[in-house]
Amino acid sequence: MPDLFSDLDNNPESLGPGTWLFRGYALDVADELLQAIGRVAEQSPFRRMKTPGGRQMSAAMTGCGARNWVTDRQGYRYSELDPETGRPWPTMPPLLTQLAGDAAARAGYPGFEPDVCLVNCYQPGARMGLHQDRDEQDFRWPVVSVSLGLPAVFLWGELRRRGSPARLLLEHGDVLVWGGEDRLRYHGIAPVAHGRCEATGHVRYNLTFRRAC
DNA sequence: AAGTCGCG
DNA sequence: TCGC
Repeated sequence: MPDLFSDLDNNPESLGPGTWLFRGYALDVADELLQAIGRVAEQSPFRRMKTPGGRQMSAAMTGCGARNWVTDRQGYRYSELDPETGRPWPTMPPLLTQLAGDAAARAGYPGFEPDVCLVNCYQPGARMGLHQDRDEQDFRWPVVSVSLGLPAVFLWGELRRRGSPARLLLEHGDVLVWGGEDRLRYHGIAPVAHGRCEATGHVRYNLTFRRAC
C-alpha cells in the first residue's frame, strides 16, 4: 500500500475534489455504532440478497431508516419495507444520523439528512464488485461510508467503468465521504482478508448513508 | 444490475 | 496473476 495519503490532507488529489477521507473519525463512537448494528439486526436480520442475474451477493446486508436499498430478481430499488420481515426497516438511531450529517458537513455538504443507512457485513472472502450508487433521486447529496471492524481495500474507480481503480485501505473508524463530481464514481470492496479485531472479532461492517428521496 | 468466469 |  503506497503512502498516498497524509493525515493532514483529508482531500488528496488522488481521491477526487468531492471526496474526503476522515481517518478514525468514528473511533470514539464505534462501540455505540456496533451496539446499534446489533439492535438493527435483531429487527431486520442480515441476509444475502440476490442480484437480478440470480447470483447471491457475498456481503450480508440489513439497514435502517425510512427506506433501504434492496436487490432481487426484479432489480435494484429502495423499499420502505424489509422484504424479509414485511415490516418497515428499524428507525435510524439519532447517533447514526448525527454522525453522517457531521461527516458530510465537514466534507462540504451541509444539511445532509440521510433516509438510508445500508449496513453491510463482510465475512472473510466477501467482496463488493465495482458499481455506482445511482438508485437515488438527487445526486447533489453525498454518500457517507463508515468502516468498522476488519480492514478492507476500497476500490475507487472513475465515472466510467474502464481503468483500474485506486486501492485505499479503510480501517476501523474511518469515514469516507464522496459527492459533487465524484458522486457517481465506481467503487467496490476487494475480498476481505481473514483477521481478528477487538471491536468485531472476525467481520467487517460498513454503514453507507444516503439520501434516496 | 452491486454477479462470476474465461481469455490473453 | 491480473485486467479486460
